[in-house]
Amino acid sequence: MRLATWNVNSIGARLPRLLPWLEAVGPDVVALQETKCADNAFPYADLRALGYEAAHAGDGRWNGVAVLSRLGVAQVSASLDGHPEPRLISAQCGPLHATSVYVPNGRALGDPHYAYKLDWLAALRERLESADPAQPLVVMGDLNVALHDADVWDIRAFSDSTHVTPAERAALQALLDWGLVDVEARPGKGEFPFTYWDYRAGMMHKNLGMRIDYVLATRAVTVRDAWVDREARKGKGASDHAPVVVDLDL
DNA sequence: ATGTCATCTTAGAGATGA
Repeated sequence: MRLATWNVNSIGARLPRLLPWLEAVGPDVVALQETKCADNAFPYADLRALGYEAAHAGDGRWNGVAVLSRLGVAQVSASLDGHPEPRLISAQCGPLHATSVYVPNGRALGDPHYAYKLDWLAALRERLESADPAQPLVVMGDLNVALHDADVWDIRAFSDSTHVTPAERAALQALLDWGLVDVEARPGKGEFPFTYWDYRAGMMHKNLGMRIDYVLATRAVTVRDAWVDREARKGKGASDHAPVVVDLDL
C-alpha cells in the first residue's frame, strides 16, 4: 500500500498539478491539507475519474482537509472536541484508518494563535484515546512543528519562532508516546528531509526548508520506504509544500 | 530570510494568512 500526505495550498489552484501527480505516483490513500475549498466546490468527480473516493471537510477560504482513497472511505469523522475549524478528517480506508490533519500555524510566540495551536494538538492527542495503537492507523498532515533541530535549515534562525518550541515539540511527542512512529523520509538534497519551503526569498532554490509534514503510523504498520517528492515542489504552479510518500505493508 | 502565492471583498487594489 502506498500513502501520501500533501499540503496543496488550495486544491482549486493545484488541480492541474494534483491530478497528474496522482496518476504518476498512484498512492492508495492520500491526506490533503489546505484545500481552501467549500465542500460543495470539492472536485469529487475529477478524483473519482482517477479511482479515488474522497472525504472532505472545508468551508471555503481557509484550512480544509481531505482523505482520498482507492480502498473506500467509511466511518468518516471530522470532529475534534472544541475545535470547529475544518482541520481534521478521518476515515477507514480498507484495512487502514487514516486521519488528515492541518495543525494551526501558531503565527508567533505570544500570539493567541500559538495557544490555540497547543490546545488543538492537545485535543488531537485526546482524540487518539478512542483509537487502538495495536490497529493499523496513520495520522498524516501538516503538523506545523519541526520535531528536531535538524528539521529546520538553521535552528539559530528560529530562536524567537514558533514550530520549534519545547511546548510544540512536547505536544507532537505526546502523539508519538500514544503509540505512533514518526516515519521519517529518506534524506533529500543536502541530507535534509524538508517538506516545506517558503515561497519568498528563493527559499526553495537555496534549500532553506523545514520538515513539518509527517506520516505518523502505529506499529501495526510495516514501513517499506518513505520519501519526499521534491519534484512536486518545483516549477510553475507548485504548492509551497512537497508530498511525503510512504510505502507500507499491513 | 520575507524576493510569493491564494483568496475574498467588491470592481482594482488592499487585507489576510501562510
